[in-house]
Amino acid sequence: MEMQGCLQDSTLLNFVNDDGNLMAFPQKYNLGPKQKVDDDAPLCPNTQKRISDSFWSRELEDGAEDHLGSPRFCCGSHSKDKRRRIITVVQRQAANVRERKRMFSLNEAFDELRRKVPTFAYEKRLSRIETLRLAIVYISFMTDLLEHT
DNA sequence: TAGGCCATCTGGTCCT
DNA sequence: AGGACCAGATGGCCTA
Repeated sequence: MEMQGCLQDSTLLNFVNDDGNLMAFPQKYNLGPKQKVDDDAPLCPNTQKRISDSFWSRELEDGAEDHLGSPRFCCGSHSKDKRRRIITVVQRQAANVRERKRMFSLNEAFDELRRKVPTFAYEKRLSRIETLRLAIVYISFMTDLLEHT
């Protein structure tokens, strides 16, 4: 793969500096604004939940609060034998919040991994896939180093 | 402007 | 039943 080869050719060769120490990962690659939970998103005045242009949110904005506590089918036709899971607007919003938290913790883990993987200070922030691939190469490199010393 | 990356929403599936 | 996890869809932002 091209990315793999690129990493091996350039970045991997510079994992270790002249002193034999790992290069420090630049601090500028901390979480950017987009990686944090968007606290600027509008809140529903009644539930204080974030709203966006989604099916459920549109219902909220249209004043359909009577659905908040009442179970319903998620979408479209439910005439099929396989019943969809019944979910309320409140449950859907709670699931969205949990998912945001889950993705936030996932990104925290990626950020921690970015700090562990050495790279050039002037390189732009590693993407998630780049971080994973570089970590794989880095681990292989360190493993070889241990086995041959 | 196209493509890459990411945040978020959403529904399905699995697990407790 | 409900939460965790996952993958697809969508839209915004940024860069070449």
